[in-house]
Amino acid sequence: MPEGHTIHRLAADHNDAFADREVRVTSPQGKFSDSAALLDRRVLEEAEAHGKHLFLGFADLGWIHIHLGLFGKYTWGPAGAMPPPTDTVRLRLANATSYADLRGPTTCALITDAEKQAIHDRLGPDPLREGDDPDRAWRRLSRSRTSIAALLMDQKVVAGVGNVYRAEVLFRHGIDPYRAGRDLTRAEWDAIWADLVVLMREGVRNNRIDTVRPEHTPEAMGRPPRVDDHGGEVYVYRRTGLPCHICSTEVRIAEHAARNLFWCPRCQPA
DNA sequence: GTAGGATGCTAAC
DNA sequence: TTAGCCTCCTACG
Repeated sequence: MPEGHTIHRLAADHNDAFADREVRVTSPQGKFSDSAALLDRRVLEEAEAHGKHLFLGFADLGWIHIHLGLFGKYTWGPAGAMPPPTDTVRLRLANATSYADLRGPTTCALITDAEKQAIHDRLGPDPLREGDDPDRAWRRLSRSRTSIAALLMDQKVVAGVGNVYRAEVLFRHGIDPYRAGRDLTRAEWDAIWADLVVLMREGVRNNRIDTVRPEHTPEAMGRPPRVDDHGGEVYVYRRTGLPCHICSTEVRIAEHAARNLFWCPRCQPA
């Protein structure tokens, strides 16, 4: 689930359901109990996202810093449908109308303003944050011998891009994932950034990742509709061995910097 | 029933 | 570069 669009959507959903009100804060699992006790029945002022980091602000008390990692997941619902707390729920927020359960996060910790600022400082620009500057990313990647595939996943370079957006945006721009960052042109980078802004905003809106252009949809191409179980329609992500939507070449997979990398060798030539 | 994998990241070597 | 962490779901017996 969790790339940047998921986290920004979670921030918006938290603002809708919980902001500016007192909230019950518990940790059925126990690992966040001390902080939960401190925050319980206080006002959750605002939720904010930067890349894959979620921050829940409690006035003078600080922020809950949440990172879902690979497995973290939220389940939501109306207060009336709140299930009994189970021992995998790290954090439960609840008020008269809604509840939100958090399971399996890499991070769920109460931090100070200064600690929050330090996290912002080490993250790169986020295509989903209004006013974030793609130049900062360009300055890093245009001097790097590292592959563009690895750079896009480096949260210090760009915040919020994960394995799906990485694979898909490189496909959409016909860029070989193994090209060094410094071999990209400024125009290529500007196009990638602009595309990430569009794709990820749509991801927030729909709460899933769709990257296939209208002219390549199954309907337009006369193919049977097929949605990957990650939830959206994509060109290459997890389509190993299947024909490329555009050129029918088999989509390839390789392990790259400990992550699965997917690409079409014909549409993204070296 | 169990193994393995997954949209992530970090500390330690 | 590798192991380790967190949980859930699927594939395979």
